[in-house]
Amino acid sequence: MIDLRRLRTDDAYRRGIERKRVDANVIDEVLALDADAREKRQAVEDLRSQQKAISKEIGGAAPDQRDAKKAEASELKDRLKGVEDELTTLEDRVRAIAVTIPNPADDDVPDGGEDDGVVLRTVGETPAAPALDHAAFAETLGFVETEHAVEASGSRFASLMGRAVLLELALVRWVTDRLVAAGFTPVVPPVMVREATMEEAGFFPTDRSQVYEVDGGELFLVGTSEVPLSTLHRGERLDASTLPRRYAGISTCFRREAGTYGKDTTGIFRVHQFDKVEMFSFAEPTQSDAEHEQLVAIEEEIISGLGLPYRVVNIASGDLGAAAAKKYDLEVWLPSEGRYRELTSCSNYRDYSARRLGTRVKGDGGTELVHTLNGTACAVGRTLVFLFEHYQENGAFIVPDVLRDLAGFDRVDPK
RNA sequence: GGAGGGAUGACCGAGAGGCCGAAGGUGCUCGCCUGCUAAGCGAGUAGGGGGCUAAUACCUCCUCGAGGGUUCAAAUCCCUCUCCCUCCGCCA
Repeated sequence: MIDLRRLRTDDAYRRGIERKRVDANVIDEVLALDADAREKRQAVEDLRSQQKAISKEIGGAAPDQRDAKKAEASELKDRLKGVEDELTTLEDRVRAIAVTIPNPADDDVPDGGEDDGVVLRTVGETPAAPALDHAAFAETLGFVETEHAVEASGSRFASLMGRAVLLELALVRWVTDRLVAAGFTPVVPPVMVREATMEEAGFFPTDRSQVYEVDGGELFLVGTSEVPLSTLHRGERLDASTLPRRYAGISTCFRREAGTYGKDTTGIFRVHQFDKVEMFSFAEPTQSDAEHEQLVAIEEEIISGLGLPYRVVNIASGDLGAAAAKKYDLEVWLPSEGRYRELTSCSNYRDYSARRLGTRVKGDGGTELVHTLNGTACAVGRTLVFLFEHYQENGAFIVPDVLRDLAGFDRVDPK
């Protein structure tokens, strides 16, 4: 949720929102409604104040004066009721619009949409396409089963099989160990959450269409463990000296992938269900930029450690999503397609989700909302896709050095 | 699934229609005292929104798990929900 007060007083804040392609009329409308609501609130509070004052007098009043006072209080109450209803209506309208307004983009976020991200750096050599693409290669090694998974569950479902499962476990373990060393607390959180939690985490109402409902709409399957992790300090005031607080969520993720029909239909590049290790950080506002860089650095170490060539992209304002003020994508070279594809990303939400979560920092200058940040440490399925293309050798899969001890084998030959 | 009990400030815990944003204690902060430490003594100590401000101050509203209701007046009475505990059943 945005900061309405700042929206009306801070031009830069407003510009950051407009750069997310929000209609200026929507902003004007919400500001106008908010002005009305504040005025109405003043009227309500004045009346309520009077009404309370008289009510208090009744307790200590002489018996013969009570009825007169009661009548007076009753009359004020009736007047109050009408104005209160008007206020509630206004507040509901303000809120309905406000929750749809995205977090403003930072100044150093480039303008534009999907194709306008700015490449900040490119690391590693880009090899030619391998003999087999990831999907075909995985099949020859018995790593992925799609036929029966699709029959059982539908398109975009697959089973990971055999040694690929051991690779997944090795990957998760390797990444988690690195995060623990960097001060992250590992967490296996709930993957089903309530609607209110989705709202507080900033996913509803904007991304509702991407989320699965279960239990008759009572619960929702998370698309990322960021959702439950964000609630870890819901309603709390954190001492500034304890920040940043870093958590590594390990969970299965569920995404409907609405609107992606026909895209990435081979293999497990884009599926409805995958496992992921996610970084989540609560940071002091003045430190959140540094924390953002820190999270990207960790992502780069992981990708470099796996020997994958990548580039870092500063995502353009129109492609940021509602909650992010700034986002880096790490795109890895996918040889079979001859282009870079997104493997991980890393966002600074600033106070956008903290406002609804009620998570604050208590420091020398009083309390203020924390900043929250998140980043992908390892999206397992998609990481395997890249490994399958970069680690082919004469039909065999060569296990990356860093995973060998954890996997328990160095190579996998075709069946 | 059935039957009960409960949720109060950083924490423990009283309060059972008005004098309650809330006793008392612990903790914390400041001061006094004090070879040092401990103890003792005194004072202070909830959060959030809105208004006004350069910012304080100040005014005001809201908050006793959440949301509604009754009443002139609700921590206190009623309803719904969430969570915790005990007992029974069931499953592992």
